[in-house]
Amino acid sequence: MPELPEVETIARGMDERVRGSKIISVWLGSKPEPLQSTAEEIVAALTGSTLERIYRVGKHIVADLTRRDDTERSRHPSGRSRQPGKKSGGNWRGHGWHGQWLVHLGMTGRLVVTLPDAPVAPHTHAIVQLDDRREIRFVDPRRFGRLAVLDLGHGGAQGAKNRARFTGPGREPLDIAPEAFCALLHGRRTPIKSALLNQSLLHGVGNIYADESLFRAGIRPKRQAARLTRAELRRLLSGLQAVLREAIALGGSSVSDYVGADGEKGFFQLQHRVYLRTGEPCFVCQAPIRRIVLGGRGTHYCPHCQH
DNA sequence: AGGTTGACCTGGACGC
DNA sequence: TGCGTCCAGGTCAACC
Repeated sequence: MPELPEVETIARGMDERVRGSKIISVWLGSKPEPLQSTAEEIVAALTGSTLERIYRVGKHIVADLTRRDDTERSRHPSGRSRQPGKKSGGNWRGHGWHGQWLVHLGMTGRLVVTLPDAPVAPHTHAIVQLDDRREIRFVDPRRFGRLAVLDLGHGGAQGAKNRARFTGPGREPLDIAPEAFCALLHGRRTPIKSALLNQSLLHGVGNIYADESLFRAGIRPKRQAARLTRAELRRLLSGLQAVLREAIALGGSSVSDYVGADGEKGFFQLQHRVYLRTGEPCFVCQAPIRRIVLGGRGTHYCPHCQH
């Protein structure tokens, strides 16, 4: 499912539902193919931690984790905390251990919040039990999704030598300024669509929104990025940002699966102008939408409106 | 180093 | 009903 608007929708839904909950235990099924963490690291980082905030970075869902504790406990996550401690004030910069839980949904990943008695769906690879009995389940038939954790070390007064928080592989498309966008693409000989999909340049853009933004900008997907004029690049960025914002407002695109922590669908698929519309008439000029393969991805455009 | 291709997976839609 | 083919929201490692 997930490109930027879908991931944003899911992250917001998760934040509403489970922010502030504490993780009691973690079950990992048939190896969730860690992105950069072992199963042991994931279990150690999550168990006993509080979900402070859940948000999106690129196509990743990020949960900030804290564990108010002593170093002792973080080395032995199964041990009991010795201090009654103060109330959790949600102060992520405060004392204690800090970490992050990263979820990448791949093509078919889903995060579901349920009660423990709900039947476990096929292809459930992780179950995270919360202190209020609910569970976060990670379901992913195609297994392209990834789970990872980051150990940010211990905060507190000096909070020194902490590892950096996750900022994603590239620039954030909704924030980037036109000049920076032009600089990013400068000299790239790859087709503009491939550049849009390159997560180390911009992160969050996937196949749907690459095609849709190129349509809005009137640019053919296989044009070399380096050959686009400044005006075209500016048009492309504003088209991209517009399409992403509209999609977020509609809860993302539900093409064959659903989105959202409770399974509600997004509606942006009704706004697609080229994606998956091969042979259907362009809404602007009636010419049949064309499909080509670019960089191994199905690519849709209007041969009349896009140059 | 930048760019391209195939591999990784499962499931649904379609044609015969 | 069943089987083969193609297609799918995404990355990576391996090549040129």
